[in-house]
Amino acid sequence: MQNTLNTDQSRQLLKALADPIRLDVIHALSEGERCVCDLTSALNLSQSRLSFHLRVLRDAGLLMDRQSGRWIYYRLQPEAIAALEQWLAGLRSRCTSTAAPCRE
Amino acid sequence: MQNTLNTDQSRQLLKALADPIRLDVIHALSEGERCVCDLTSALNLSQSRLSFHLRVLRDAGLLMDRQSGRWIYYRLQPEAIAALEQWLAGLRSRCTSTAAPCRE
DNA sequence: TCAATCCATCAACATATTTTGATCAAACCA
DNA sequence: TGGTTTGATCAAAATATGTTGATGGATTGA
Repeated sequence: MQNTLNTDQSRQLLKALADPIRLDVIHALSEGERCVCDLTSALNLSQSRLSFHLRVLRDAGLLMDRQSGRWIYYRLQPEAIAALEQWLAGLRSRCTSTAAPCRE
Repeated sequence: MQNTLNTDQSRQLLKALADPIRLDVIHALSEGERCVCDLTSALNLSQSRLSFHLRVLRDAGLLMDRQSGRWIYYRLQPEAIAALEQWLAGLRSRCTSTAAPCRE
């Protein structure tokens, strides 16, 4: 995930983060990487349901995965969050100008 | 919009921002407040369609409105974006800890 | 008062996203 | 080899979100 996001990447990140289950996944990974079966029981989700959300998060750039034997380990990419913060800061900086009434 | 968002408020903001039309609205308001009819023609949207998105943005705390005669003027609340940035920074700070393999 | 303008809201429809249960491939072990 | 485990993917169903066109209240000016 590079440092300057385009609008599509940002929207994808925003959408990925705007979901309670996916935030749960992020919290569950905050201590470090975990395999899918571990997350399944930790979050009490069906396998395919979790798999769906993991994909959304990975596609957005928030997670990385790695295979080891039969297991797939997912871990966070906090840089993606940092990049989104920067994008928001840019959006905000362009939005702070003085308000001028349009016409009355 | 207070400075520390709870999870629901943050999700609402994320969802509100994850839409191209709503980002267009934000950009259209970046120079200052505008009335709905002005936005309608500037963004080339039907009145009810724009009204729907304005509501989503307002409910999330990103916009304020004010009435003046027949017109309703909308303006940005950049503090809402700032608050979201802070919330993301908090999320990220809790997520940067060292990864520990779960088991192999 | 009457007609016109502005804009929110509503119901019906359209589209997008999520969930479920099933299937499949890969890796592993007996 | 054959059976088991892990996890991705798929189609169908369920749910959520967005769009459209119509209606109605508020404000204004004639």
